[in-house]
Amino acid sequence: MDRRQRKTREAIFKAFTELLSEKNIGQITVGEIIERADVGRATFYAHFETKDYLQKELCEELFCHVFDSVSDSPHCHRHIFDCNAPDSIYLHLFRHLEKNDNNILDLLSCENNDIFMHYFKSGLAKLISSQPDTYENSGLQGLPDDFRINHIASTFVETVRWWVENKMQQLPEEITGYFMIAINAKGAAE
Amino acid sequence: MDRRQRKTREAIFKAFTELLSEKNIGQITVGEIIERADVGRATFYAHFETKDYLQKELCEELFCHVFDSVSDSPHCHRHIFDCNAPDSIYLHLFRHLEKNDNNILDLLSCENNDIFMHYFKSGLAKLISSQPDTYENSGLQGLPDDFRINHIASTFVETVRWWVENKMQQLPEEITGYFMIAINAKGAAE
DNA sequence: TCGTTACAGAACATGTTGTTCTGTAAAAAT
DNA sequence: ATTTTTACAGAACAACATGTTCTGTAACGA
Repeated sequence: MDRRQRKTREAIFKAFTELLSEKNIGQITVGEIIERADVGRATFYAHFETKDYLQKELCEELFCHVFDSVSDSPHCHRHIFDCNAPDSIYLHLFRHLEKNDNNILDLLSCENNDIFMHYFKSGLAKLISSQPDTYENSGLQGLPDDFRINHIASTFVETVRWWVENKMQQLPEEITGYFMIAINAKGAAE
Repeated sequence: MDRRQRKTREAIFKAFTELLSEKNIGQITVGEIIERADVGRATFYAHFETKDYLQKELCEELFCHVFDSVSDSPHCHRHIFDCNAPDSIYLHLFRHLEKNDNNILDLLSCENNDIFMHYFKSGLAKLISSQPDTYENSGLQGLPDDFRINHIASTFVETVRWWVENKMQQLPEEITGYFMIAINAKGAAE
């Protein structure tokens, strides 16, 4: 990819991310984005069809990176509900978030973060459902599979939201513990 | 309140609700609303400062009604986790939703329903936290109170979302059962 | 060096927002 | 029954946002 293209693209992403941490997405105008990115108007539209597509591509870039880093790790084959494993994928994800890789927290903590949470959640759901042995050890028998996957993903997202809103005062290990109790993972609470 | 005012207000609410069930809120313009409500432009702005305020007032009108109907019922003093009580407040809520009171489902099932879900969730959280004996019987010991309340409210909202997306094929009793298992209510799964 | 590509900047048509006017009819007060 | 008040429709309006189209320029790749 052309260096000029790359720089423009990154400048737009950066400006957009900054603005997102400051205000609601509906209040952000293309004019503001290009002003902060120091980019021409026509240039913006050469890269992104609309503001929504910009957001979409930003989400994909961000979350794909996070989830790939989990899937590619060797421990992804461990038992998903083994909360005692120090490298469970959930702990891994919480640690990623704590380090604020890619400034992802700026997006999740801003007021209008629902769409980002949606992307986060659907990526999570895919990850969870691809995991073997996902169900047996949870205390969630009797629920339809998709209900259970949705519930686990939602609970993770809500846990992240709570964590971020409370200024992340818990360690990744602690918050993983909360999550495990919430989804009623066997061996989590006793 | 003046009859004219009431009629105008209701016409706007109705038009807005219809449009919300058809498209994303960001794509709905004031022009469309007043056209469908058959109301003058200045009249709209005499009633609602902006589109966001319209949405806010719609939410309050809708959810306050639902939650009030729960709080005012005599069974609201029963034990919240007694899932054997056929009139648990959760079952009561699911039944309300099934009847589609106030066309609330049109809002919860449309694509951009996040803000409505937010209102729904915060109303729920208030209801849950006002409930005595909310915690003792759940399998969620070891969690901070606000985490637990948030988790229960989120799980309810996500259960509703799942139910609606799956065309509400389950009976209110069944979906209440799912919810009780998900929040690990004692006596729900065994 | 030369053709290609990405860019800035401006100008533009289009559509949306929120305000302000005029005249009219319904409601409330006398 | 009358006056006064209030809510309304309709139109016109300025301010702003969107997305497109032009020109000229500089960076890139062959």
